Amino acid sequence: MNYWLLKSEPSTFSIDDLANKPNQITSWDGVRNYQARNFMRKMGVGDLAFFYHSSCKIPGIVGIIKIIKTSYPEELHSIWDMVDVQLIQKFPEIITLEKLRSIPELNNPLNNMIILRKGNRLSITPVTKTEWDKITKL
DNA sequence: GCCAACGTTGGC
DNA sequence: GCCAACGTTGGC
Repeated sequence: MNYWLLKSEPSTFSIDDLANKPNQITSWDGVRNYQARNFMRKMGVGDLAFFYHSSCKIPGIVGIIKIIKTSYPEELHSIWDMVDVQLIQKFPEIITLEKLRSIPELNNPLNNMIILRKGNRLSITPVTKTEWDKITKL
């Protein structure tokens, strides 16, 4: 059982778009970064992930999704993969990036959350159980 | 819209 | 295999 964080630009695909899908399921495609793809390949059915809105007015975590199908090619012979995810919960309010930055446990200089690191651009990152528990309690 | 940070490309 | 140039990301 592993935890992840998946970024999406809400202008492209938001948590509300997911909520409106049949069974609240979607294929998470469009990842064009090898490191992110390799993380995707490590996902297992039942893994949980934060849904993160990036490049928008208020960036932050907006809900929780579950991996329901492990990675498979976007098309026949494609080098890029996708996974299928299902909405578990949309948070009543966004956990903003600003809020995340204000939590000391997530900003330990020796072991801070990847999403909070300077220059981070990865669209898929692992989340530790400690980070997960801390954030879900907010 | 700016720009720092980073990944990718491609000539050599 | 190096590295400059370029493109993209994403917070601000």
